[in-house]
Amino acid sequence: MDDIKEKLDIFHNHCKAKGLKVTPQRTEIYKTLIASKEHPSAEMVYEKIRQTLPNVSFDTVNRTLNTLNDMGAAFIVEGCGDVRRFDGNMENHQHFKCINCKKIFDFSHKTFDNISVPENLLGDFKVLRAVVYIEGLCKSCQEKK
Amino acid sequence: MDDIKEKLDIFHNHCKAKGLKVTPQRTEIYKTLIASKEHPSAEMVYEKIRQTLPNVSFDTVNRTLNTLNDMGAAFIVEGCGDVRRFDGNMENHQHFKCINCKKIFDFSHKTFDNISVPENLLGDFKVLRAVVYIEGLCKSCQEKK
DNA sequence: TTACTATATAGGTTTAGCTACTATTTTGTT
DNA sequence: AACAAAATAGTAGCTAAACCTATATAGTAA
Ligand SMILES: [Mn+2]
Ligand SMILES: [Mn+2]
Ligand SMILES: [Zn+2]
Ligand SMILES: [Zn+2]
Repeated sequence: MDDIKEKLDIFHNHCKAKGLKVTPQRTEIYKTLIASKEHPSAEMVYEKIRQTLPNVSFDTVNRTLNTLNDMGAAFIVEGCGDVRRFDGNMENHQHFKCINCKKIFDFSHKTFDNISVPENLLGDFKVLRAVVYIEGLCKSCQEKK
Repeated sequence: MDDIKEKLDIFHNHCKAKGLKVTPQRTEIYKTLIASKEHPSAEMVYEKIRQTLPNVSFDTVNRTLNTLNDMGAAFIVEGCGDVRRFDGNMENHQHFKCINCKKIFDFSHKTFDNISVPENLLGDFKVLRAVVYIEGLCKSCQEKK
């Protein structure tokens, strides 16, 4: 998998371009995030990363994840009322969120990728993000009821 | 405005149908919510309602707003990373959320009202809510920069 | 290499937003 | 009027996330 090496290279350049230092913690947190398919919370990343960096602090993990969001190397998954979840996959895709077990599933529906913002909004508002997402119950949570 | 009276009648029947008691607090909280256009937080409703019910507790306001969401008389506004906001307008509409001042603006774009859920999802997932929303900067927040 | 400065980190503390608990009160129904 | 179920007030508790500060590190320039 040279894919990861390439992504790390891009990430490091991205950091430098923004004047952010390339630290082992920052690199490891980014690597952990993009390796995960479960849209982890800060806590989940923290638990994972302690295996390789036992002395890392929770604050560093949390702060760094927010930094990744700010610099555009990751984003905070939309949704409401729960622990903040992060996604390192910047390709166009959508999410299905189970309101019971909180699992987040990726799916891709091209017509949702570039939804057109109403013309009358464009005058007054600067659009930064247009989101489509779906909430409901996943298969195993349906069966439990 | 008999509109409000009618909405309260419907709300009271809705409560009874769900086995929920009609209390002055519950009625007042609902009335406050539907009168507001600002998608208030529990705190905002609490501050407003103390003017008419000085002894109401914050917990009652918060619990009741969640009850309204559960019974389908209101809903929690989608979005992430902020205080929970409530909306008593159950008609189909969408939201623009300013990430700076946190104001939430209603808009209505018919093609967003009933977005079609991908067929391949319908097999495994039970869809409860499909949401479109837009984030960005409102007019006054753009001007400040 | 070394020295320097800006930035990041670890560890701890604090805050915000909400939820849980319990004694008391109120509602809706006989 | 009496009763049982449910709601409320007031308080205490919880958790995610931000903040604080002394120390450590990365990047840069001599
Ligand atoms: Mn994703
Ligand atoms: Mn609305
Ligand atoms: Zn589930
Ligand atoms: Zn604004």
